[in-house]
Amino acid sequence: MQYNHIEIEKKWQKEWSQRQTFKADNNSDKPKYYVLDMFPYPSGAGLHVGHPLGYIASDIYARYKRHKGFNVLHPQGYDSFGLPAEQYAIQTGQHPAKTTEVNIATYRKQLDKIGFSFDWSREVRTSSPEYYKWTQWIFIQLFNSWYNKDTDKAEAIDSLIATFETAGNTEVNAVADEDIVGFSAQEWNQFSSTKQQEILLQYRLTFLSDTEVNWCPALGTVLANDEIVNGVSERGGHPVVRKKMTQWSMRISAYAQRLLDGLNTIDWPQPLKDSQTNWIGRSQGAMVSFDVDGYDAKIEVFTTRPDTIFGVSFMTLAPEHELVSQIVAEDKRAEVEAYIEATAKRSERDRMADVKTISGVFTGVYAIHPFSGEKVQIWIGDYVLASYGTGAVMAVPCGDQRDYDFAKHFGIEIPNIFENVDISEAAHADKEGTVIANSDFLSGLKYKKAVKLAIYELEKRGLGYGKINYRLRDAVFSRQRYWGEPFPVYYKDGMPQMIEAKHLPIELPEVEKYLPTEDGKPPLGNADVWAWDSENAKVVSNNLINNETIFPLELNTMPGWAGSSWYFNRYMDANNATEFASKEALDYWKEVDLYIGGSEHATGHLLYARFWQKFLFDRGILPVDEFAKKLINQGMILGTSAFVYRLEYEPSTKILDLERTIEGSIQVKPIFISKKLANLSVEELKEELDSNYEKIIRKGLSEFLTDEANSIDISEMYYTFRLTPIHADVSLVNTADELDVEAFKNWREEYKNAEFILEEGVYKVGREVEKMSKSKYNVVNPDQICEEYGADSLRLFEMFLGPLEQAKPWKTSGISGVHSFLKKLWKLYHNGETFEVSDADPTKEELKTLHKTIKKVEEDIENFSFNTSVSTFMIAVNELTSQKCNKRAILEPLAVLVSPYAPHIAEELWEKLGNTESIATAAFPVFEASHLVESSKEYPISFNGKRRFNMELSLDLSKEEIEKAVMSHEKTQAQLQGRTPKKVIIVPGKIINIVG
RNA sequence: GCUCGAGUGGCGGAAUUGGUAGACGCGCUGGAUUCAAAAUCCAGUUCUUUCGGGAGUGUGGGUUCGAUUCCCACCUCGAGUACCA
Repeated sequence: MQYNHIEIEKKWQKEWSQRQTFKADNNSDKPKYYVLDMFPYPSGAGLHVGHPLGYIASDIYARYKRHKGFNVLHPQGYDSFGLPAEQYAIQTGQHPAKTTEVNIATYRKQLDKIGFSFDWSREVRTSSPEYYKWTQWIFIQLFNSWYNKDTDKAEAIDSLIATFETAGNTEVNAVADEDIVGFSAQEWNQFSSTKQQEILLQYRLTFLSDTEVNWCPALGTVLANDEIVNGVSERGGHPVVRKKMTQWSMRISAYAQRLLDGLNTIDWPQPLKDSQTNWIGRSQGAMVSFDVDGYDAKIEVFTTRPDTIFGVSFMTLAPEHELVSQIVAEDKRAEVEAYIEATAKRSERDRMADVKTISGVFTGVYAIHPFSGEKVQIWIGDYVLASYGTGAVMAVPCGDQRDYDFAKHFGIEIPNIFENVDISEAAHADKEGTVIANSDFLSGLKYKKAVKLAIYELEKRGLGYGKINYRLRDAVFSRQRYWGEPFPVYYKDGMPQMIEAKHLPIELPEVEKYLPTEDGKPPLGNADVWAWDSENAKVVSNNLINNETIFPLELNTMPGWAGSSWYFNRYMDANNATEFASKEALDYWKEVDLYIGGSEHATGHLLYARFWQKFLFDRGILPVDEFAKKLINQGMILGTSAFVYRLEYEPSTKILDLERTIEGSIQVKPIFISKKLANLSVEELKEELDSNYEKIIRKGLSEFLTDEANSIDISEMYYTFRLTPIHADVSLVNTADELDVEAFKNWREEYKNAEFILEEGVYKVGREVEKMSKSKYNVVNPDQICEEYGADSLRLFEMFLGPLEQAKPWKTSGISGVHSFLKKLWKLYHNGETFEVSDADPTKEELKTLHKTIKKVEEDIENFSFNTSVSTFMIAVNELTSQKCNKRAILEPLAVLVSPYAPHIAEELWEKLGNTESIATAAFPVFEASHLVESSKEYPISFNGKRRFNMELSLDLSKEEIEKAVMSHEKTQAQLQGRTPKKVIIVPGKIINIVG
């Protein structure tokens, strides 16, 4: 009986689905284990072989854990709100919900073919109202919360209101807006309701504010910092400009420190932790306030080096700083205004790209040094960023390279405050081992002590205070898009009002057009039925808006990261219609034990999700404050692109003359040159083609060439050709890199008449490893692989490719290895055409093979070293084949070992072995060390650390006996050539090394 | 620039605490089987060699009886980040 992967896989995929084999139970005596994949965005292109890599790994682990007796939760779903569906809608008018549904169906079909053990009964879609109802609900919780620094957690806004009513806000220690004005309880109680709401908005964890945002005109929307790469949009690469807009924001900055601290409690990859640490950007220092000479103003700066305060020789303000328009000497005003105007024109991107050019302008005004009382110049310079710290710096040119460069450029004094340090060439930024000098009370101190003392003095004299600053900015939460979660918000007297949770979800309205409105409102501005009737608690027509009972609804939608910031909790109780998830389910599953996904989410999804988790934990909704204990980033599978080499040449004057005579342009056929010839240098190619170059060039000329044309000398063309590599679709190329020439001609209209210069009768393509992408025609579809080799082969091969976390190229030719392994495995259980296993006792050797395999595979899975266990299986099957083993006692446990990797074939063999329950329920074989005990060892005999030969010796021998046996060996004597060894190292059971 | 990570045959990669470098697979070479092909099986495949052996894990040094593994310097590639005061 042949191994028929198509039948077997179809059969078991159906069985698993019908029997609900992988449905997880929220009640179980078994210990729980939660394995999660980052859910996909269902794009129209479908899956390529790179996508399932992480899913295969997590599936192996999930199946392994089931064998190990765990109650495993292994769900899957779709992150189905997003820009591509919306852009498709703009182009075609097709409703994004429709497109999304079609794409999801395609994804599901593709995923099912690979045989994953997902519990589909828990599927979530971020774009379904049943799901985003709870995303909206979380938004309301955030709105109704504030961050209490005293308790260091988020609390209900009611507790803040209560405090305001009894004590005002002066004693409140909150993370809130910076420009909060103090008030007493009495004042609070006399404020109008609108005024109170305005104040509360400054404290809420999600709040409206006029913020400078990254506006992308091409996409018509605001982008978060992590959606911008190198100053242009991540999607599409469109330019991004700064713009002020009223937007919802999330006060993630409240959690900066806890997001940092939490990293120490979770097992995530170090590079990912590093990039989150970087992104949060904690820096410890001090706030210092400088008086401005002759003005009633203070300049506040943040510095990490208060120890260098006596090195301050000037100050620099960002051009956007609020004081720049006020503190300008009259004779400098024109110059300053010109400078500000010039910098405003430059986009953020230009400023970032052009770090070298130093520019700035002196305001003509001076600040007073807080300690020395000396006057220091106040400059404006665009190397100071408005968005970090206070948008102003105290410049210490001797200790900071940027200040140094600025001072040098403008001829500002550079006082040296370091002992025995030369600053004639560059600033001295080193902290450790440097002693401060010329600094009054700080002189003679080292960095750490000087910082402490400086802060102490600042605080004592009321000039400043110690402070920790974070780079992490509050996250803008509004998007001017259609295909996202609507906010559960309406506006009354210009103030946002939350819709009561019991009326959720607020579903996306229908719109005519998915574009922004003509007056620049977001797409929801096109909706006719988008007003909130607060009396009847429903969405009604805009015509009814009276601003008394019926109000306009929010027009923005939520960003992509909203739905993905909590979905892992929803899986725990995915079909709960009355709650976010039941308390029992949340307490049972708690957190994700293993999370697998790409590293590109390091500072987006993974940071926001941790933020929401901590918030929901604070508010008592979740039992833990980190959502994923362990995380693994799978590496990317790269494509192997195929290249054809097109010969292009400039028409010679002769040809041009000819064109004139026949009154038309001469059609030139595309000519492609096979790889070997294309790799030659131009000179070599000339030589190679010498005898028949004319024939080749002539081949490229169109058929309608006249006899006259055929007779012309085209030798000049010979010198002007060049080769252009062009991507060819990898499906047109076989595993031997040979191009299917006819298929290639039909691939593109323009290649219909192409000519090919072959090598050894075939056209060979060039290969190069690149990211898998449609535009590079190097995408390999998993469906085809499943069809041809089977899902089990695909799963094994993806694992066999290399370490999970590493990027590695895909080469379809390699799959034959794992496929023939499966055929060999199948054969072990068969005698010719019939299934046959023996109940006889296994031999020592057979048991040794089995237990060695159990040990290695178990270790490998625990270490996520899936590639090496595939080789272990191959070794085991090769050994059992040569042992001619068909013993049930060996083959039954072997099927279980293989089943996480190749579940279909394992399940089939398991059934043939007479089992009625799914192999998924079988216990993992137990390793017994006794089967691996050896009596002798093939010792490597090394001379000066280099192995020269091997020698079989009993493990019972003493060191002396071993040495005697080795020294008397003839090869030892040959190696030594009469010399006496200086030393003989014997590590019993390991190695023997002779030195001399 | 800064911070990580990685360099091993023609290719993907293995060597888990320093102990036989190149497991396993692809590819390639030769052979068997076949009318032929596919499939399958067998043998070989780091380089070099005077067939004794010798060299060899990016380069140079170091520690060690012994280094792909640890330390120092450098080179190359990849990823992230970028005027963060």
